[in-house]
Amino acid sequence: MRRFRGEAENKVDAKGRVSIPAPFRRVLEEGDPDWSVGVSPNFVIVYGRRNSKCLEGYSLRSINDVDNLVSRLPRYSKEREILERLLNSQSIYAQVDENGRIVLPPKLREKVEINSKAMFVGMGDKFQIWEPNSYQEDMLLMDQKLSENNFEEEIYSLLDYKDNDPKKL
Amino acid sequence: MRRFRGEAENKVDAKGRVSIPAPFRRVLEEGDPDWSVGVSPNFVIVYGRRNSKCLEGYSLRSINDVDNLVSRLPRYSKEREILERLLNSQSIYAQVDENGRIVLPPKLREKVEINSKAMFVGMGDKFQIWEPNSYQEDMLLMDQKLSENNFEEEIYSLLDYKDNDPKKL
DNA sequence: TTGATTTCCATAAAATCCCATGCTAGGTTA
DNA sequence: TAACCTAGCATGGGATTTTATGGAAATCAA
Repeated sequence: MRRFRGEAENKVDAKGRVSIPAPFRRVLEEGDPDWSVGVSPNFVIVYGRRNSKCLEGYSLRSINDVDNLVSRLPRYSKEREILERLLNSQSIYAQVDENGRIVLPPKLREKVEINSKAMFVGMGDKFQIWEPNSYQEDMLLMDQKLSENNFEEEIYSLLDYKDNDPKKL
Repeated sequence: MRRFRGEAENKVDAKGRVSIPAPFRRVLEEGDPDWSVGVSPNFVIVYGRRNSKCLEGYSLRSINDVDNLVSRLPRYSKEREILERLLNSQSIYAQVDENGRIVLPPKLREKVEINSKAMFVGMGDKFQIWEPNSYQEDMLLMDQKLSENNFEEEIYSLLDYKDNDPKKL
């Protein structure tokens, strides 16, 4: 299955319309069970992330994976209800139109301070939508962290599994 | 499984098109589950490597291995999101055309300062794309390091595993 | 009815496809 | 063995399609 890869900065017009990068559309199409050629795929935008100023787009298939994880928590448990708030309450269905665009509702735009431009960032099974400057800041922060000590090596070393067992975080 | 071996310097034209060395194409074909004779293989170019002025090409199979390792880290963990940034956000799908070429988008060319020539360098399960002069510099640096003390011997000695146990780095 | 939203059409730039050429290495044939 | 053939390769140029984006018309909602 194809993954969300790459970055793209697109314009947001006065009506809140913005193009979804074409490669992302291909992934959304693959990830929508009801999609077929000539139809526009549906997907989900989550705006509940707290510690980062971005929206997150999920194909129907991947949001389903996440929802299934939540469903495994005990019904009515505090934890489950919080997760449902963050992932379900704070999210909307979106539909790509025939020009490859979506409309970002004002509420979502305000949430992440998007005005006239939006940066789309592929993250594998989801993608993020940032105000371009916020994204740049966030990248700088990450760069700094990575240069400190041996953080970069440490990060990559997380991929060195021994005995097929992931390192504990 | 065939590996990326050897070096080749090819021209980059005004449109950013450049031929993938034929032996590399064979490896990419083997590494694309959907490939068959007459079809052009897909693969992935990662441009997120910090501290090195090169792009990295992975067959679908090898990038998939990497992605699977990342997917085993906890969803939404800081570590996973950093790795997704480095490996997914900073990468693109590329498709070899029927003449054996790909298009290097301007952003990637700028990143590694590639202008009219590109050097392809086999690295086993991936290959690198360099601006030829940068590559030469990098090689010189490596040569210097290797001639200091007994660095070359030391390096090769890392291959002496005892009891199937890699030496500690 | 008036503001907001959705649908439809238009366009320029960019990405992709298609065809053509010169070259080289291998193999084939006289 | 020498001349020839052929297939694959690296590269160039033009035609075509897709993308991103702007604006107008149509529909909806308060």
